[in-house]
Amino acid sequence: MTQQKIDFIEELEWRGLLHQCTDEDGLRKYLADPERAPRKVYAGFDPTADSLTIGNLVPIMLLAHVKRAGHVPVVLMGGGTGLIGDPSGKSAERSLITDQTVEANVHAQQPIFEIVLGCVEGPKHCVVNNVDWLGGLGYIEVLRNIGKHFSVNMMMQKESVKERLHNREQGISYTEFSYMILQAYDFWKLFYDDQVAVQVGGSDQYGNIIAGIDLIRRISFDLIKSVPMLAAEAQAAAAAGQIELAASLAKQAAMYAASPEPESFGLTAPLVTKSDGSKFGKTETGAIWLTRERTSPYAYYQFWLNASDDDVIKFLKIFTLLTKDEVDELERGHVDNPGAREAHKKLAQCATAIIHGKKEAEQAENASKALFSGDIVSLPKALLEDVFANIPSSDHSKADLENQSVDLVELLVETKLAQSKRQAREFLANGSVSINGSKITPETKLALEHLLHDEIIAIRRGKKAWHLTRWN
RNA sequence: GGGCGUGUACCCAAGUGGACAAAGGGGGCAGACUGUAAAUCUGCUGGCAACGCCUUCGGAGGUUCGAAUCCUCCCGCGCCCA
Repeated sequence: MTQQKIDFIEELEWRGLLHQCTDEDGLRKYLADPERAPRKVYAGFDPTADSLTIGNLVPIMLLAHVKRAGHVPVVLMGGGTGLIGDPSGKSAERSLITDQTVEANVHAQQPIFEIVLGCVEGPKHCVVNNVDWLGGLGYIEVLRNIGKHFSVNMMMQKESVKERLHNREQGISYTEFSYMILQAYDFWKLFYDDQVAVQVGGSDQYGNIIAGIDLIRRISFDLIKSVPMLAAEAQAAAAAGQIELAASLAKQAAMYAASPEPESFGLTAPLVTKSDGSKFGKTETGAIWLTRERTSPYAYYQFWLNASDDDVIKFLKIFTLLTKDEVDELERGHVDNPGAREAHKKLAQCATAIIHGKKEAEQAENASKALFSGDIVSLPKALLEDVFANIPSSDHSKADLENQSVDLVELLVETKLAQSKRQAREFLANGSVSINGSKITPETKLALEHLLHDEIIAIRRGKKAWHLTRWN
């Protein structure tokens, strides 16, 4: 079934994904022209790690909407810019990462785009890597052709730079200071070579995006301006009998004269915030990642399920592809009966499905149901294995169970459910620990009778921390 | 280069010779109540073989029966003067 194409800007608007736009009316017109569709829209991603976090998911969703609107999403991997480091939003100079690492990270991140954009209807997306053009750039060339268009005065006005300039503890290196030039050049390059005229990103990217738009305008203006001069030179060369030179100059003049209208657009999504003011995307265990090696589907599902009431509708709009009607209905249900947590469940389900697939999402859902009902005991072995597939586990000796020599305090530390023995004792005293879903006291001794399916004991600390032990 | 400050646990911050593993706040964790939410209340928040022991108040030495606290040197940071 082919879905109705959406209107890009309107879609972003109701989803709360539209923060800034350099020329909203212009962009509307640009995207609406059926003669010239599909248009190309890009977002850049810096390969600073071998995975992406849910912070990066926002621009990815922007690209997904680009695709749904019938345009071509272009993923720009920062294989070149990643070697430099974006100072935006960073309070300290970062140490450079090796080009091998950057390359490996680019490689590792790529599947994420395939997955998310792959499951959306619309024109096929494409992936480019800016090391392909930045890598071969010469220093003199950059200074003459690009650097000339940047005013240092303007660059120093940039918030992220200004902050670092006034901070004596953490200055900014020439390297990071120059980052903006490279990102601007990316936009110019994509605009000129591939007709990519729209860049989207997070609000922290607005300055860099503007710099790109500016550069496009300036270079285009220069090119057009140089046409009469080139033509005159060509004529002069022809008159002097320098046929080859004349031809080459004339060709250049023609090419410049035909260069595209320097019409380019930038659009940003707002920074995602949480109602309680804490940082979005972080939990006690760290950032939430988009690959299962770093954040299991279960943990990912749990993250969304645990969203605060005040955030859940907002997150549904941003991080799922549910329609406005569907979200509105969930919102009504949520207002009427927040205790049912229907909106939370849907959010967790859809958000997990986008990244890890429907099947994993279902598994995560089943696991969540089983774990939080506390009814582990009645689960058949296969389902139990399934439920715990994403949860840390460890192996132990059955003989210790037979003679009841297992020290719970030690076991809690061993399974990382407690950080120290002191803390483990505290948890036991507080009644925070349960075995197979039922609470235990500090006096409880682990014994053979606790084994499920003759080999498994599930330990839970608090509401959310589980560990599976196998005894052989 | 000179002067005056300042550096304490995850963060802020008290402590200026013994009662100091170090007040208070924030954050975090756990418990109760709930809905795996929020708010609220309670407990915990350096470690251990635990009425004791070990490690920790920027670093290295020193004075002392005893140092986060006093002295010397070094390092970091802030403000002022040059």
